[in-house]
Amino acid sequence: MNTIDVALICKALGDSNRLQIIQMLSDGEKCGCKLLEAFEITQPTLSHHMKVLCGCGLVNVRREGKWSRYSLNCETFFAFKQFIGSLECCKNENGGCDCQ
Amino acid sequence: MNTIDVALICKALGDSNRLQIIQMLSDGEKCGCKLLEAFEITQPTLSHHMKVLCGCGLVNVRREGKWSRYSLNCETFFAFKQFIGSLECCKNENGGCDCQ
DNA sequence: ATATCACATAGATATAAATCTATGTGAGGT
DNA sequence: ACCTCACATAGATTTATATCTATGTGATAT
Repeated sequence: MNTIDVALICKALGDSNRLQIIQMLSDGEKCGCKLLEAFEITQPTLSHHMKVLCGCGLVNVRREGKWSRYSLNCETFFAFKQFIGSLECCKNENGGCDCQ
Repeated sequence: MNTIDVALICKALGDSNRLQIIQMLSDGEKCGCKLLEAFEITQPTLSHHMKVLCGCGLVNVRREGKWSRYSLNCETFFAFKQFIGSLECCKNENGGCDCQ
């Protein structure tokens, strides 16, 4: 997973509605109508958000009859968590900057 | 750290320039001029990005003479990693969705 | 004091994003 | 056949974002 992919995922998660959707999907697969109940948005708006979440690879859809069943894409999600987790902090006080 | 805070951080990381900046700061404190060298953007644009990164609490500034020394805010960064890391996947097959 | 360097701010612009209403589609039920 | 439900798509609108040029500010060096 490269920087562009991660930025795309972060952009997708940079909307609190979508972040909440991810939290809900973290609990297990959900259909669109169930997700919709949790928000104060219209159905087309939810549809748009799901498209964004699927577009960055974070969410899978499984069509079943009338319903769209959404779930986290474990592979992408794990790779994303790995990337974020690998970023370190507090390496050293003046590390890397040699100006002045 | 609540959902709004995390969404704000994700939005900040949702730009590949800013994500790269975070990667560079992960290596240690850097001044603005050093960061600028690494990108094909103008100085005011970098200044804008740094403002966004500081605004969400992910980056600290330390003014020293002419220079602005930027570094990761370890506390915020750690809390963010915790939040992302705590999101689970693959909980169960049909967990939580009871429609049909 | 003047020039230069590092950076911020102001203002403009073009692009992207979030949201809505209206409408289309396809599956199930009556 | 017809209606309803779950969802997608189209198009419009408003707001936000990324970027630039121009200019201001404050520190340091000459």
